[in-house]
Amino acid sequence: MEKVKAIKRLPPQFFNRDPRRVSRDLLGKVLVRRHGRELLAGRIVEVEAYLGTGDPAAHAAAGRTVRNDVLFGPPGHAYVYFIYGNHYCLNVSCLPDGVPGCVLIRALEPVGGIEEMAHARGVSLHRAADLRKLSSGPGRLAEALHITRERDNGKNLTSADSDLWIADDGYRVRRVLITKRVGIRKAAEMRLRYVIAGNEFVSQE
DNA sequence: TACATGATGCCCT
DNA sequence: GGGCATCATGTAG
Repeated sequence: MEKVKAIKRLPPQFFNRDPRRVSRDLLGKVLVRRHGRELLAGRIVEVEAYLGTGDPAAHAAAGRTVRNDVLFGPPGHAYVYFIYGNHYCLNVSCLPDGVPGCVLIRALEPVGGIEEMAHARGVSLHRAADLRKLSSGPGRLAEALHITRERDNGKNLTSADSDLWIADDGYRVRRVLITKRVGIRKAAEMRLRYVIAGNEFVSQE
């Protein structure tokens, strides 16, 4: 984990683009949470793009409200919402201030602070397969990194003093798979889900 | 003020 | 493979 301190935090302009481009480029990057003295980190292996216009499944589709305000704000900010009475999901806003759009982080491959993640998830790591339970799913990774709406919604992930950010450690993705999005009813046919092909930490096949 | 809904995960079978 | 917990939000009345 010493390496993580040296790797580069993604700048605002990285997110100031179409969510589809941002989605593709976020694969292989590292989501990092500073938890006290410890760093919790996971490589992004699965994301979904949600567009500002022409995408009925996006929270921004019904226009700007108190809840989705972050989506309409500047790029690189965390949009965290509570779903099904149980789970938080982390999105990152894209495009310039005033233009909605985001990327949903759906799955991580744990790379640092694994013991703490297991503790946060209430998972015991007796078998190698248990690693998948840490952060393979949007609700799971939020719990593993202590991400909540109260704590993180609206947070600028590109700010130097943020305790939550996304970094580039130079990892190269070999092959990207683009599929239909998961768990939605509206616009279910749109292919806006991006996964690292063959990675075992994606939330489903 | 009431109600339907959902970008999920867990615990059964 | 299916039921269900559980609640913030938006919309209707």
